[in-house]
Amino acid sequence: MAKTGDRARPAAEPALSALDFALDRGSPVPLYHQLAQQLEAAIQRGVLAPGNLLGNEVDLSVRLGLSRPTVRQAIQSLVDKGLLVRRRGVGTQVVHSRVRRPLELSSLYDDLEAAGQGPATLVVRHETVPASPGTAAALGLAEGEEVVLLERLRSTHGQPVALLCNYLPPGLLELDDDRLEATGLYRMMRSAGITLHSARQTVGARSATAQEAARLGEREGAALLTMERTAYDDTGRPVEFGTHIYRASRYSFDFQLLVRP
Amino acid sequence: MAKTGDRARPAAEPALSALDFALDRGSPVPLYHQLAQQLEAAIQRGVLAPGNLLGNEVDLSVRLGLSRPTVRQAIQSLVDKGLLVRRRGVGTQVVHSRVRRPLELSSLYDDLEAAGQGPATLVVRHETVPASPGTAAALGLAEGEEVVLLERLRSTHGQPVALLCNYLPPGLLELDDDRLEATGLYRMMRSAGITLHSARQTVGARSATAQEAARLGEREGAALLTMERTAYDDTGRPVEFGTHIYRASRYSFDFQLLVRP
DNA sequence: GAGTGGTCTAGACCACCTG
DNA sequence: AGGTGGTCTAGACCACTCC
Repeated sequence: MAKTGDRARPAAEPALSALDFALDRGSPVPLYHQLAQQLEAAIQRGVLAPGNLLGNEVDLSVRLGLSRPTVRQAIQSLVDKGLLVRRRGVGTQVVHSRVRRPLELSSLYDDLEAAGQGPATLVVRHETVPASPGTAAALGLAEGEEVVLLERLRSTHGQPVALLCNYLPPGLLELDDDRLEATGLYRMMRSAGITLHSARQTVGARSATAQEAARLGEREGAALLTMERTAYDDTGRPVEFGTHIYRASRYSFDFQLLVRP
Repeated sequence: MAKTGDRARPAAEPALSALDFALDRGSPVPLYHQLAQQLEAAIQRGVLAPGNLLGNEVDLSVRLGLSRPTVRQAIQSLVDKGLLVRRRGVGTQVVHSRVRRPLELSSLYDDLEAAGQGPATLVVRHETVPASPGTAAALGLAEGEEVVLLERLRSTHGQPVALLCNYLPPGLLELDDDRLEATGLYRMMRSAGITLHSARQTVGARSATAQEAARLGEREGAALLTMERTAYDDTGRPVEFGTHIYRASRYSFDFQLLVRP
């Protein structure tokens, strides 16, 4: 009951009944996911405005013909995404968001492509070398063991942006230079059945050496953004170690953090 | 045998029965959280070694006298932390070694987390100024509206590390310089009842101006790491806009990413 | 006191992986 | 075929917030 009360309150009323959620029980897509998607769409479209209360979970589950845990699971996934906030004793409301994508294990290639910058990649080196101490430690190999070294120069609009140096465990992946230049390394890994799970990154800065400056089209001593990353697949096996440098004048890392209680 | 094979290994036996989980139903701490904590402790202590299967959820719930959803909730929280991996039809296993230390991604707090190393803060400026266009946009205010400007120099071991420049909405917070120097801005916000929810960050690099170099003890033109951040509370209201610069020779951002399916 | 989310139970069926 | 996690149900009681 109590949902017909049409009083104008400071925190706007649901108006959620206007939304018709279409749940398909025959679909392979889980019900909670269908609901989450449609809620998210409603938020993005502005049907659910920031600050709006969502209406209580019990009513919602009854109206949708779902159990409360299922509805909760849908809501929780949006809370995890930072779109909703729950307050005990109050309700669930849409966050005032300037939200952008939460930092993903970003491949530079994907970032640039998403920005519509038509990335171009040039494979500079691609050979097998003995692992340096640092590389061996990162990849969990013995020092001097062979690793695949991959060095690429990435540009947009004809201007170099980054120099990417990657080390991969031997035999991990079939690397074809042409495909590497047409797509990104992570994309190739994914299509080779390697599912990335996590990565440890260190982002810093330093001045360009003469050689780096020449390759990137900067002046010697120019500020460079550096990133070192070790990526792991879902078994915890290291699959990539990379040291990347970016022209600070043309690139920066942009991401959103969510604070988890 | 060498583990150069592509397969995830057949995986060791649980040995989980050796663990005695002590669950206190009288505690205000939720059961799933108690279980998660004890599982995590077992993993950190190495009782549950990387690659170990956890034993199936049904058995586990029976042995613990919990329902399966409760056990699942505990496991899920560790999966979210990246400590465990689930595979349908296979089981739940501990992620392999290296990935473990989450090094909490909350870059948000690392000003404070570093507190273990006795950081010192000096409030350089603390006054009310009209908002610049960029500041006004970030904080959702009108240009020229008054904001609190806070400039701090942070050092460790007697060496400057960062120059922190923050802008806060007027009247948000009572700022006492002594407390600001004794603790961090975020800690003061929290104790004032402001719960941080998310932040948007941009990390880049640039060369130090003469003035910046002098303040930070670097040479002019030295590489600096820059961060620009807008932080929001749980209603989506901007509560802080900051532009920070760090000595790249003494500071870098270090974090772990998890890939969410 | 009324309403909200937070937690928990005891089942059930299904999809997937491995042998 | 047997075991695993993935999903879902229909209830229950509690803790918290607000009026």
